[in-house]
Amino acid sequence: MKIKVDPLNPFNLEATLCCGQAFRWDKRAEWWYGVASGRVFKTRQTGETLEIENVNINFAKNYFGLIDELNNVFSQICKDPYIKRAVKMFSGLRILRQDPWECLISYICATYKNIAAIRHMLLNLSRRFGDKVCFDGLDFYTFPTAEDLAQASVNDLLRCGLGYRAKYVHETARTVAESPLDFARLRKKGYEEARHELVGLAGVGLKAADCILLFSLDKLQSFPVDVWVRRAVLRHYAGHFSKEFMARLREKESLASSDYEKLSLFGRTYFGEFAGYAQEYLYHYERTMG
DNA sequence: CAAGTGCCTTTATC
DNA sequence: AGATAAAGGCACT
Repeated sequence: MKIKVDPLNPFNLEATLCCGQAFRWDKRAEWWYGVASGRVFKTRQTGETLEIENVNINFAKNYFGLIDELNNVFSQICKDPYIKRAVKMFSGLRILRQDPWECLISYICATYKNIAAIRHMLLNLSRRFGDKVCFDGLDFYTFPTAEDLAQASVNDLLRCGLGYRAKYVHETARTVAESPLDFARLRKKGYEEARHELVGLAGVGLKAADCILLFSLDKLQSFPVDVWVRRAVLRHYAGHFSKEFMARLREKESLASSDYEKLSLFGRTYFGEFAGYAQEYLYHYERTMG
């Protein structure tokens, strides 16, 4: 099935799948293969044509964020030459709408890890606790449900390479299996309230919560601050903060939660209702060009 | 090639 | 409150 992409509302499949928001996509020859919300499907882009196979078109449009009007997003977030450069470089990168449960576990696993390692952990979890699905002669695995992971022991999870995260995944899986989080309800709630409900799940701090809100719960104002975004702020947005604060940020290894809030709130107020898009462009630009 | 560094941080403990 | 340390192990240099 083919979807036409409007050049005035661009889409860049490669950047969208490579920017580190989702961890379960693989390129085999021409096609990207992925598993999302229990479906295995493939996709490729040539110019203004996006091809999808084995998936419903409305699901794909929503999943790839094609519902967002990027020209409107750009007009709102392009506040300075630096973000303009990042946007120009990766124009068409979109915020995916991932499955909230998978996103939750993914970002519990993502703490203090690099992207390659995160992919490795999530593949291990899916192989061991998900269901095998064959497609195009290749084997894929659905992401395990809360019930699946609640039944896994901490030792099982350790064998997937989760390290200290194993006990957080174990605990959060049990919590969610016991009284399922109503993600649809969280999606309808405001940013602050939804965030408050996520923080406090085992292994979910402010950063992980902001990622889950942005990548799976339609909170496009969420502005997650990781080491790369922190670097981008230090290099290009220092003028928006006091000298003392910037000096502290430079010398400290880790971010105190009050410091995190300061940076994240800056992003939300400075870039506005689509701050999450700004964050993702800055993040990707800093990682690949910095 | 070995060893060191860094990683989309959170939590426990002062 | 606010600072500090500890926590897998993989990938990259």
